[in-house]
Amino acid sequence: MSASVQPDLQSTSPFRTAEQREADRAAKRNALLLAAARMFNARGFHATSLDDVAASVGVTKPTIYHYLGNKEQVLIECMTIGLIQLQEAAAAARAEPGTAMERLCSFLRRYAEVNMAEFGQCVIRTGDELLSPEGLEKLRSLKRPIDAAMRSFIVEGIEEGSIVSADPKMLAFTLAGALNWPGRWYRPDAGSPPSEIATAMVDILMQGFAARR
Amino acid sequence: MSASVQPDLQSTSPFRTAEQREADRAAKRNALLLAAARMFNARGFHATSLDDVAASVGVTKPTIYHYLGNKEQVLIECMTIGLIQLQEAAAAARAEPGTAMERLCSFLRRYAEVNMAEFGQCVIRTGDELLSPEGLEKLRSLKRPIDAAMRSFIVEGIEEGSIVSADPKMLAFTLAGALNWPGRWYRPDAGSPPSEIATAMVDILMQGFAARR
DNA sequence: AATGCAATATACTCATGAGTATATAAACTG
DNA sequence: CAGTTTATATACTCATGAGTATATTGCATT
Repeated sequence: MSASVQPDLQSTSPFRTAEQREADRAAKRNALLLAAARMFNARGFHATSLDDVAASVGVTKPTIYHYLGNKEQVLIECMTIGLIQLQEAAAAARAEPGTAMERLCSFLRRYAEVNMAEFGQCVIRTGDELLSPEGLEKLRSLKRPIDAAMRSFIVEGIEEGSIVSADPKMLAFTLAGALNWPGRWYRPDAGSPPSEIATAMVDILMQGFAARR
Repeated sequence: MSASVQPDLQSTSPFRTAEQREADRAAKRNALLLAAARMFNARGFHATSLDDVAASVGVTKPTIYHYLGNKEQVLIECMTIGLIQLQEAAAAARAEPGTAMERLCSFLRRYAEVNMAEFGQCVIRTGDELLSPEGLEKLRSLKRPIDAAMRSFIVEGIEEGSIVSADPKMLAFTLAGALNWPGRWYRPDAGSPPSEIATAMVDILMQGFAARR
């Protein structure tokens, strides 16, 4: 994209190009966000001080303000990353071949997995109460298309006959609720990996718990 | 229980018996807890000050300390009420006639309803992070029998053939997750009443979303 | 070399809110 | 009535933690 005549430096050179510095900066920013997400998940937003987040990365608080603005911004940024991952999951599922039902399942599995990852957990664990009206509105506008995607898979599936006919809104609430919840209890070390949990839960939701005769 | 020879006073008498005073005290305590639960749900635990809770009932902070101890105690007390309601739901369902599957459904519906009520919402919205180790342990011991009850309905149902054969733990997680989630978004005014939401969700979970052919 | 901007630290300010010491009034007990 | 307990208020203390003012270093651009 850039037409600047930067020679292809040996990667060991101590002189960095503008791109490298840019990347550097992004890497630091991301490291701060990841550290913050982990601590928010572990202790909760209010119980996490920016001093602690900074210290866990080996810097001090003003550095966070330099890269990210205020505390709410940090949280919003973390949640935004999680929500973008969910949007990507929806887009990927939409592009798949097969029935709407298959696309829905595929989306749901990925949805559950994202909710068990650091940034996804932030999304799940952050209640609306914690955000300013502006922040809330920003995040709502990121959540809306995800919910819309889920409902559109459902509506398509009902039309095509692969999904049971039910109120799409209530069905979406139920599925989302079930697959959000692991974001509340999942811990990276213990038990089955997220992909297994996701698969098992989606199977249950698909089949229902009533035995078929 | 008391053998004291209190005459049966006219209820309009300004002189209260020990029982009446006791009841009085309990009523005040409950009013404080309800006010606290509402504010915790509306703003989150950390964002709620005991000054505000007290003011919302027309008293001041020391009164709360008089009736309830410290802030964590207030929260734990609220959650305990919710958890006892869930335990009662389990006991009631266990006593019902019919198949294990029917008892499970009945339990689940009530479970969902409790989660949409004030004290139940407190249970759902309070993450483990917010509690001291001791508080956490106390609540865990109240939660355990509820989870155990759900699993026992499931296991019975599988044995009797009315419930689909699946990992009971994973099935319980999935059902609980789905029915916990309304505690996060339900607002008493808007939309359908809790009983309708509960019924609709349990139906969906029972049948699954895959159309039967 | 001079100037400016990027990155980071130290060392503050300031508000909030949990928890408490103490006073007081009413109600109950003997 | 005297003494004690209960219920409640006023008016503190004190820690924490968000956010900021300011200094420092060093690279970058001319």
